[in-house]
Amino acid sequence: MGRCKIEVKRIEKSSNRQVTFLKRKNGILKKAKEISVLCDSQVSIILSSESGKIHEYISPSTTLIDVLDRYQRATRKTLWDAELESLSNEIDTIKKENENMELQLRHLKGKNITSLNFNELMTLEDSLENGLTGVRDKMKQVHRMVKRNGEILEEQNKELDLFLQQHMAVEDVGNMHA
Amino acid sequence: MGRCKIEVKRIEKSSNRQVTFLKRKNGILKKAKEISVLCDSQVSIILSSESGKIHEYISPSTTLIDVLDRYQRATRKTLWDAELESLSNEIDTIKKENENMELQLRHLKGKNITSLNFNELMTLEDSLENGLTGVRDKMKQVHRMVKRNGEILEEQNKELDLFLQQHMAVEDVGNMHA
DNA sequence: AACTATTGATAAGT
DNA sequence: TACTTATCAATAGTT
Repeated sequence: MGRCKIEVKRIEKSSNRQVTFLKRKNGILKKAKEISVLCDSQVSIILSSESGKIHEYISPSTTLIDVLDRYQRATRKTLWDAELESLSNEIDTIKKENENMELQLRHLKGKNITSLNFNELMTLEDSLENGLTGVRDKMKQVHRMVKRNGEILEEQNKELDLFLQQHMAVEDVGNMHA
Repeated sequence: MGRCKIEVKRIEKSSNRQVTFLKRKNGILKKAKEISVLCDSQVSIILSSESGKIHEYISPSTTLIDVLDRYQRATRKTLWDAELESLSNEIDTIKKENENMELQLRHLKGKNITSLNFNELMTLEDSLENGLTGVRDKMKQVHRMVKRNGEILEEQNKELDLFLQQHMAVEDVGNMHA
């Protein structure tokens, strides 16, 4: 169907491939709608184009999950076992990370250190000392900043006082002249 | 396409409906194969006929699970049951815990503390001091134990020496009598 | 299940 | 990119 017959193999020219995908995708989705209406059948079509975009048709009388459930029962294949397992593995991995970090935290808080050997204790001590240094530096910094802000504020207050005194003095003078 | 145009609505006559289903099903599956080859796209089609029989096409470069994965990601719909969703939620929760702990760890190592206020810094300092105290106590303890073990060892060595001296003395006596 | 008149889809051109 | 059209493909009704 078309100006000439084409061989069924990958269309090399990217632009042509895209155009053909759009046309045929529409064609298939239309056919899917038609068969579902004409023959009262459940249809699920999922197409993904090269760009990764998803195009789908699910017949209105059903849902994708229903279709897949039927599929699983009919084919005796399990679809989401693999999925479940991969998630489960992910959880295991993260939980291990979690436990690791939790232990590190406990160590840094001086707990659960009974099993550590002397070298490990020394490493821990180093880390704590470094942390303490960092925190205390930061505290000094903050303190200096607060103090400086206070000084600036005080300075500003003094200037304001001075200004007010002068201003009020002028006003008094003004008032006196009035 | 056919001897006459037909309206797109359920075919009443069951036999006709079945025949049409077969014909059109084949047509759609063929089209699906063609588009997957011509356009390098992933296709999944599942049809179920009235009788409940399942007909499917999955493009060879992929699996149904892959297609559904992509579908889920693209549409942000979850297909799988509550079980999967709960796992997914669990992952989210743990990941949050993870992030929390990671931040705590960084704080305890004196990093990422720019955003902390003075009170938070004080709390952190406390925690670090406590940790350091705990670790140093433990180190002293270990040190004492090692020292004590050394003393015990020395004691044992002395006893061993004594024993050997006596034993060898006895042996010498024995040898002399032989 | 096979045939074929007819409608439908679409490849290339614009 | 969207429209047109010559041509190929699918299929409805018939046998």
